[in-house]
Amino acid sequence: MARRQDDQVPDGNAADDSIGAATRALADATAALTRLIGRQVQSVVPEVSDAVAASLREASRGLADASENVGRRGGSGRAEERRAERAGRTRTELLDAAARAFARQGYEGASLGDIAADAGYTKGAVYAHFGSKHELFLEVARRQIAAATAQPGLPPLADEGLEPWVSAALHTMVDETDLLLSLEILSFAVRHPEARAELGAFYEEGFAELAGQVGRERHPAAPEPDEADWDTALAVVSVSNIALLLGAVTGSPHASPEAGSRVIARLLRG
Amino acid sequence: MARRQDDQVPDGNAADDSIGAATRALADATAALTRLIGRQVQSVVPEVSDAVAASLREASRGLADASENVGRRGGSGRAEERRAERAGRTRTELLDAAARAFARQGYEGASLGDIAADAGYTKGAVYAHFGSKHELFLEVARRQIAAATAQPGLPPLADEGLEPWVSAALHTMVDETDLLLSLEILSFAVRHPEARAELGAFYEEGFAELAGQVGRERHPAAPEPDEADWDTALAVVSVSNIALLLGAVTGSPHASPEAGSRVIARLLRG
DNA sequence: GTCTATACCGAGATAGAC
DNA sequence: GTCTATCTCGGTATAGAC
Repeated sequence: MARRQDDQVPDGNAADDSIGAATRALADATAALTRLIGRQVQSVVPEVSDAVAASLREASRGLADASENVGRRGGSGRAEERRAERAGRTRTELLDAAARAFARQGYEGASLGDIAADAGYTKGAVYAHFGSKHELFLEVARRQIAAATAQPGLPPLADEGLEPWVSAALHTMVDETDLLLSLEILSFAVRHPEARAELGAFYEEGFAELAGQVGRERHPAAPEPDEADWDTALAVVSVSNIALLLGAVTGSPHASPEAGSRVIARLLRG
Repeated sequence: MARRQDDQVPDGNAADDSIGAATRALADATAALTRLIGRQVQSVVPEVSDAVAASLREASRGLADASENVGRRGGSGRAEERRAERAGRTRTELLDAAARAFARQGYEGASLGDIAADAGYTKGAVYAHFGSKHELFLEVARRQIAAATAQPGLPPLADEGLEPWVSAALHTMVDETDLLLSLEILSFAVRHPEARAELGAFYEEGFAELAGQVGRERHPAAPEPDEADWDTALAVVSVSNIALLLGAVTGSPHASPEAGSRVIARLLRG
């Protein structure tokens, strides 16, 4: 990494930040390119793409180091912050890549090497952050369920009527990859009894949350969800997870997010 | 393996049949035992269980040969029939084992060796009947979708009111393994574009069949399914596939076949 | 049509340099 | 914390005996 000296503007906070930003940008670009390369070119001309990926990775690391050095000069507290931030960044990059891979190829079909490369790293980085493939998947699953519970679809808006509710539900159904991941997590939980307890608790939380929202939506006076509300919640979850995928496979216009939204709206009305 | 001579009663049809029956019974027992052994004992004392399985397999083959010899004496036409019958039998045994394995371990997780052993054969038999793992899975998928379309759940009874309908729907939801397989097939279809067209057509057929039944159920006068009927069918499929699994994972009584049946009944009523 | 043996490869995981 | 190198194992698929 030539130019490292040039980048070390002495103690300038603005320059410091801009180096950090550039580092992150380059890291992102590297990851994105590695992704593209890995998917489309590698099978044709592996040597070339590997070389490109490697040199890009090197450049990215170089900049990161420079950034860290600058940070360290500003005080050890800030340096630790940076390091922690970087570590967390790597972690989430790996988790993002893992989520994509598990969704698109399934738990057994996804390889740690591909996941790492997709994020712009190698297997070593994976094992530095997660103990095993199993653990990595569980972490992905936790994040996914938590996100699904907190995000639109099972949304924290209970008192604004039917339409926004349904449209929010529709939004959970737009991403094919997310749905594949959800199914993979559900299957994983069924297949691995030792993981069932933990993941089941997560699911139950989200499910109860949803049932509660349905209850508040349908009879605001008595907010406790009754049996019909629980049944409705079950249907909402089921349709949300299946509708789009069935549509993608059949090509039928009758299996679509819109169709899913309509049934859900009907259940909330009835 | 001894006594083969004694079993060859000359040209007696009754004896002939009984040998055939015994052969099939032994083959079944062999398969069942191999299954048990493979799952529970093999990890502990592999040599012993392997020996037992091998000798049983040998005995089974011996009886099968004897049965074939008897058949051949009765005329070459009948012998071919037997052979074809046996080949078909092996095929379905392999398909059954494959369905179990794909359901319990996923497409990538299931190994052809395990599948073959589970059916009481070795990998060679698999490749004699199916060209590849991919092909084997597609065959399993075709059978499964066809069965789901023809069987209770999407049943051929349209005019007998709501309750038998729903109870029939409940029956599709009782087998955890079947549901895992269904999800695996759906995911497979989404992930493998080249298989999507064929499997999608199968799915669409079943989906249309179900929508038609809903249409006839709700307005017998005008049997064509309207939009609401298609929506209902979508919900039925979704809930059927998700409810039990979600229940198995969460342990919640609110995600159960009964709950699923209730929502479905509500949709058919409303 | 089935089995045994084997080629071949890619996976998960570990060790050690930096 | 990350990378490279390596170990070890198990997978799919094939070849050839019977």
